[in-house]
Amino acid sequence: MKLSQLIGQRLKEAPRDATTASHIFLVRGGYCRQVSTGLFSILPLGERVIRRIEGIIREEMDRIGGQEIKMPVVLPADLWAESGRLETVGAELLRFRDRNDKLMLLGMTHEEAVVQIARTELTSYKQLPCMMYQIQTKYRDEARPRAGLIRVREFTMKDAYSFHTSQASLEEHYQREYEAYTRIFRRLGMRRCLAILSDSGMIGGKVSHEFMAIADCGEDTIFVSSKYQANREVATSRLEYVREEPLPLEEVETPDCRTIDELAAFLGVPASRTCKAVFYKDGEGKLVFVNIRGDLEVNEAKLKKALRCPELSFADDELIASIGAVPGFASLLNVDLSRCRVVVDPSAAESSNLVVGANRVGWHVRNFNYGRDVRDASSVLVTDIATVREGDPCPVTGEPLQMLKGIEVGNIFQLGVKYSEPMKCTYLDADGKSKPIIMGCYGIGVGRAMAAVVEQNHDDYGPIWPMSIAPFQVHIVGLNHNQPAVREACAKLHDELVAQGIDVLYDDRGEKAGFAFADADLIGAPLRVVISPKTLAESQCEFKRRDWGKRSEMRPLAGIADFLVSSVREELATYSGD
RNA sequence: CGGGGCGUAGCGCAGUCUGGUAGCGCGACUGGUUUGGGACCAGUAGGUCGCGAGUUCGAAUCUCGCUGCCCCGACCA
Repeated sequence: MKLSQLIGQRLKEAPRDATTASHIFLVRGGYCRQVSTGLFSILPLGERVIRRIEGIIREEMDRIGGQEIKMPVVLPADLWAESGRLETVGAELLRFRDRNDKLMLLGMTHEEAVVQIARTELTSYKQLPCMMYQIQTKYRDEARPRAGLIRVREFTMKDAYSFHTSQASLEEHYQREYEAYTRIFRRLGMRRCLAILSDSGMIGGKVSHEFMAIADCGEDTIFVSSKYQANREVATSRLEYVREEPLPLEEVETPDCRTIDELAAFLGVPASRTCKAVFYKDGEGKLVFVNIRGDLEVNEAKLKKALRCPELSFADDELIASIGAVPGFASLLNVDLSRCRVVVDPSAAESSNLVVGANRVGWHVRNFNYGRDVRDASSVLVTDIATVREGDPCPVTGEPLQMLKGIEVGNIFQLGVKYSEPMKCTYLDADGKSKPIIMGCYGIGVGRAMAAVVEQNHDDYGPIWPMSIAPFQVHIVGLNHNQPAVREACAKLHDELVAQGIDVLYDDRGEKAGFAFADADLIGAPLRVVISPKTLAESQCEFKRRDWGKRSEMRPLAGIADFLVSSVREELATYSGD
């Protein structure tokens, strides 16, 4: 490919709106262009990378027995009504009507569609287990797309679905997917990609893992130690609670102490010796009274899960007062617990002699002990709803947890019968009985993976592509390209490499060195060769790797093609699936 | 959906407060001089100033409405 013919200009300046490295470089390098909020066109350079990524994904999916299919992007709404998701999924699902006024939608994931295939094609236990996958466009009407290709509304996704006769079979396949994903992200050149425990959210199911590419611009917060990694939504820690002999309750006047900080400062005790009361309103408008140790924060994802309540909002003062609690001075003492849902974090339930509110303006109470002081504990749910903090002890090893940011590039779920049961996706078992198929599902965001690779592999000048997914493997720059000797040497090298199956980009424009090099950096091919009258005078060329920075070395022109071919092949081999 | 910011040439911006002929840099095109980390000279093309009303002799600039885009939050497979 000649650079003079490549569609997609390099830009000297970053787009005003770009804030992350992948967004800046993918736009500046001419990989993609924004069309509208969360909608991008992919230009030839970007498409080359994406095809390579898809190729690796295909290899790994095929290797674990996947069969590639293609389902429609546009789906009839009544199919989604069968699973119940037509109602439960909100505005993220784009709905519209066709010419016959039939309600349609743009697929954001394809469990329903694949179940429709499965229930007609998979009828016997003899056909199971099996797995099918597709690499296809998804549309999600995101509330807030951001960071270039990291979060978009329309994107390419690999989604795979497996079908089983037993939980054991599902778990066995799940493990194979897990291993395939680990191979895929390694082969894509991700430096650090962790599989972490996650909340299964909208898709449903019990066990799920997210694959997180570690990057500062990541939207997810995760906690890791040597033997533990979890999303903040589900992460736990092994905090120490102060346990001592319960002392008698003692009212203490605390004027103007409405926050934990004010209270702790006024009484001269650490925030960890206080208890915080937080009030929410659940989906039915009922008050939710949460107690947690004063120095900790409520994790709303955990709370929603504990209450099995997808919608929580902060309660207003009137609702709080309705049980006899006083905002700013609230506690479990002297309130009507029968009229609200109560959740107590173990940090509050198991600590001794905490300072709590007196439910009386300007007063608190010392020496609260949950086990002793809450008489009607039957309606109280004691469960972990605390947000883990960096440095908190790991629940497995006890060492301090490290906090990292991650980009979710893939996820895997054990669905069970969440879809097959309501959609009547059954098979005939050996015993002649009809049973629901047990399912798993497995996704990878292709464009997001490309962006994540750039986040992890770039310098100040542009992407540093791993050989496995580079848009071009070798970049030839001809300086003083108007001189026939340079032109001929470049063309000869280009042709030799192409004949050997190497992807070569040939900068034939005759631009000045600085200009050509800046473009080469933005394109990011792993290997670069510069040929100029100077190097030709000594029968040499300049060779450099993209990850060498400014360093380069001179090499004899004779044999450079063989050297490049073997370099490319050796490096590709390190990204092989074996 | 809440808070903030921005829409002027392909890209990045000034001009708006204080109304008076549409500007700069980069990029593109032509010619010439150059050629190892984003060269130089001369010339050329390119803009309904986001859209619509209003005020005014006159609106990129003032007023009202709409709309698009970005950031933070909510939400999120």
